[in-house]
Amino acid sequence: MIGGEESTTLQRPQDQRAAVSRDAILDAAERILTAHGPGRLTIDAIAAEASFSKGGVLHHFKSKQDIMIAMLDRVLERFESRIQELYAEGAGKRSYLNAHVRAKIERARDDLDLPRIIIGAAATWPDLLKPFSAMYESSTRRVMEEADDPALALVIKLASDGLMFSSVFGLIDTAGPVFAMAEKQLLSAEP
Amino acid sequence: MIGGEESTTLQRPQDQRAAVSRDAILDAAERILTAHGPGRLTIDAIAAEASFSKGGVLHHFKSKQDIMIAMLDRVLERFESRIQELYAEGAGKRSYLNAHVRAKIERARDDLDLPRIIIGAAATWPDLLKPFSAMYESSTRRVMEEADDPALALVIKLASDGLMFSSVFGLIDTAGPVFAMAEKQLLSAEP
DNA sequence: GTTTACATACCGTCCAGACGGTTGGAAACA
DNA sequence: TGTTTCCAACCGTCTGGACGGTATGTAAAC
Repeated sequence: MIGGEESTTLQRPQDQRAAVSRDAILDAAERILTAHGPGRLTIDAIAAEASFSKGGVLHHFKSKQDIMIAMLDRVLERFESRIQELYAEGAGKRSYLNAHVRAKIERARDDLDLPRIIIGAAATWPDLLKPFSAMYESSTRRVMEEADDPALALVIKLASDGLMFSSVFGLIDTAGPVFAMAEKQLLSAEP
Repeated sequence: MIGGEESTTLQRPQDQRAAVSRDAILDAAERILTAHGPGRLTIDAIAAEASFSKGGVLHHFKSKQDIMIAMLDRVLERFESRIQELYAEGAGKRSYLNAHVRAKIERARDDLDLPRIIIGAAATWPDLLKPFSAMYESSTRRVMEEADDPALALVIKLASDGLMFSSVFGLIDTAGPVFAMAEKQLLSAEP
């Protein structure tokens, strides 16, 4: 996690209500970010999108940067749990690398939220990504450790990153043949 | 090229002077962008960095978007000519893919200008990247056409993209062993 | 004398964050 | 159970500063 305090088994009803509000605000921020980019992600816009007042938003998050941190946190958690889901789904037959690549391709084609938020964060406060790199490194390590051919596994993982970023930047057509070929190749590889 | 008018063999001395000034301004903008990110790339900052007044900057570029376009133009040109250089250097023995990957690794390790400017543009005006995708597509096509194994060539190219972007976002240590392994693997591949 | 390459001054807008409210409901108490 | 207390969860406004862009001036070059 990036933000410090949080989630010590919330029981009180007001805590639950606050959690719902926080989530609604983050949802709104995510919608704005993916639809219009970081340039139009303002507190006012988030408040309007979430049907809150600006004061309400700033009650739950003490600054805009705080919102970004929470977004990063949430999106990372979602991504990792999706990998776990796909990994479990494979029932021992699917490698962690494969689950990872699969999740990343999903992101590239359907859910650009993760990379978009990463880019938004990087564009505004590059430092926000520093803690993120730990997760990147550990997943890279795991992918390489589990493979018979670590170097090839690394290449596959890097290629999935490339595919994802190319998608976010609109450099590759996610519905085209090149994307399909890349997908097939990356998913069939078992190094 | 992205920006329309330009470079019809400049002869007049004032044109030359203007070209020098334009370059100085773009240099300054690049420095700010790579050092502090798009969030702090303002016309005032560019002017200060280039030792110009704001009016002076806006005399050469009619808007901030104009500056971004010119930056993209210049950086792309640099990147492509570097590929050509490496390709020629290989003297028929080196594939276009290899030259491409080599140039991209250089960018990832030493010159983060290209990807940083791409990200800056994407963060501010995503549309700026649309023309850029044409170049991406054509290089991808060429890489695949020249290879015996197009799918593998595609993976290699994507991996070089992944390596580059991971570097910009600070996700991977460009001086570490993982980067070195990726580099070795990508450069030795001849699909 | 006209164009070019700047500088200076200024305007309007946008936006982050501060601040002073108000209200509903949980909890402590009777 | 009813009453009181009190605080979290909001709302609406304001401000100071940053920022993009314009308008005007000026000196030199041509």
